[in-house]
Amino acid sequence: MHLKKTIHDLITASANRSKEAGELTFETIPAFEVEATKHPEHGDLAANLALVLAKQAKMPPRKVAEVIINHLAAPEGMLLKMEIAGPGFINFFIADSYWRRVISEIHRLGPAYGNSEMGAGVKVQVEFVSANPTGPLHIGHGRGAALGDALANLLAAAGHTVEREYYINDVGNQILTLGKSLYFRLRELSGEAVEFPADGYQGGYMKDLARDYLAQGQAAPGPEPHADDLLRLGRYAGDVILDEIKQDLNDFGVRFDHWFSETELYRQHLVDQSFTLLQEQGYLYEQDGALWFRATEFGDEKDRVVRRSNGAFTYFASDVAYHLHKFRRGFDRVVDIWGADHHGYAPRLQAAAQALGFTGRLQVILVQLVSLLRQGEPVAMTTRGGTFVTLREVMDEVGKDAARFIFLTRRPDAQLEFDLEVAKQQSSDNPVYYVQYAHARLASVFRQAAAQGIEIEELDPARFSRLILPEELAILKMLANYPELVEGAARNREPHRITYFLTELAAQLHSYYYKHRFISDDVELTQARFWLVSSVKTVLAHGLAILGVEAPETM
RNA sequence: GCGCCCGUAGCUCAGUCUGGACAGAGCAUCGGACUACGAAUCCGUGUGUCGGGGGUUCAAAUCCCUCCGGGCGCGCCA
Repeated sequence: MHLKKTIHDLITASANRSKEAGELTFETIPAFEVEATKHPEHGDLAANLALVLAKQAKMPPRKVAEVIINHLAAPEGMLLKMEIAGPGFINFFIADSYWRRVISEIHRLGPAYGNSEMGAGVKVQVEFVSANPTGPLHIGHGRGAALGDALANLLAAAGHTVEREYYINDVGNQILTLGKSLYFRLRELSGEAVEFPADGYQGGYMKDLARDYLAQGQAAPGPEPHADDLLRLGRYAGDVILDEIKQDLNDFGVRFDHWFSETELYRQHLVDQSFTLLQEQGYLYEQDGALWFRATEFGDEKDRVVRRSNGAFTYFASDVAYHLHKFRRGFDRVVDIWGADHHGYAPRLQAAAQALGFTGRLQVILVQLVSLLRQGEPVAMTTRGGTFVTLREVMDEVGKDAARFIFLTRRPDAQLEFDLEVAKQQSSDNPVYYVQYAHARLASVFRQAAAQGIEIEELDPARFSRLILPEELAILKMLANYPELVEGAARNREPHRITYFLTELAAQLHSYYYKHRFISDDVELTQARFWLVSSVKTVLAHGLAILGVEAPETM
């Protein structure tokens, strides 16, 4: 029912007819907008063509609008009226009966209403969380997880083929540091007064890990550990922590299609291959014993080292290879979701993607870290410092659905204040319950109807004309607009638009519910209202599914 | 110092990309509504130098410049 596009086409046709009739002069029709209006007195949709065409036509905007209206031929029964308003807007008032058709469409499509073919044939990868396995996921990772998962759902709803991926950074110093941290905790447990290294991971979880390690009957290394021992301990710790991360994400409702290990890049010699590709095009050079990538060729501030003078590859080298691999796997678009503290890293990766020939196909979304408060006091969150609130704790305290919903009520690039105490206290008037309650309430209505022996009869569009209340029309319009909203949210990679829509739809529903009874002696009206609110229930469930939040039948 | 993000109602935030007609919501405040399909709800109530200043435009919260606040980043670390 792409109403905006339909109106847009009608106006274009009208303008051309006006030109042929000699009532309007212009070379080509300029780009113009058909927008939903903010105020009911302006109708449902407004077009600004007359305003942008006035100069070319050498006529006042309102005069242009008049000509266009005179030549506009809308399908029978679609428009109630057109008006010229303000500086020269053309306002369109859509007929009520036209809005009512959305019920039939939702009934026909069921849970698929809201899906589209916009991204048909486009394969997208969303990579998110990708936290290093050196400690439990914290609340900031939770935000990235909620965003990435919802975005993946959203893109899928818009017709894309989507894969979710988690990149495991398991090569390099941090594994050694992790091993060292575990080692020192083990020594402590055996009663030695050792000084824990400043660069170690100080979180309490390392102590638990050490205890579990011993409980499994494994022996702690001696006072003079070999590097091999530390590496072995590091890998052990990394594996255990990664398992916990997987469990946390699973409980948070996030499922990844692939867990991609950095080690795999080296196993497949992808780093060498990406170097060769860059070398062939002259994008690599040696200086001071190190190998550099000409990132400045592609707009980055400075060139970047990919192989250090000691022979070790940089993290960046891995990422170049990783993204080469991503695109080789056939993804048309790759979306990376990172914490905003990595934003300085984006230009060099974009540069690499361009150098490898994948210009315009990588998108980096930066999600601002959550500034966490507890009773108004900021809580420091560093993995090494060890004071942080884990995603697990947040899930336990405020619930999975509430946490996800809160994360998804903000734009990714806006900083988010999350006060645990407030979030807990507000649990009864948290917006997520407002939306879920609307869904559960409708389920309850149908249970009530069934209890009264009232059946939901076959859809009969003739009865829709009974839906005449302002509340009913407001709801119909929202429902009709939903597919377009999903497409817009997907195109802009903004799941939070769904969150806001759902809150508004729930508000409309609650208000409608409170003012008017759905079940009455009037059979036709009752049935018409059933179909309407059943449509609302379908759309609420669809939107909540995108957010990864439950749509409960009871609460 | 340079770069990126943010600055909208008492608080938390939509709206900015794709400029439009008097700038929105939730919370908080205050006052109402359950013998009726679920009161986790509804109805009413006040709220603004859209950080400041310039510019572009018929039209600027939105685009451009500049300044001021806050956050983050500027390694042959990850």
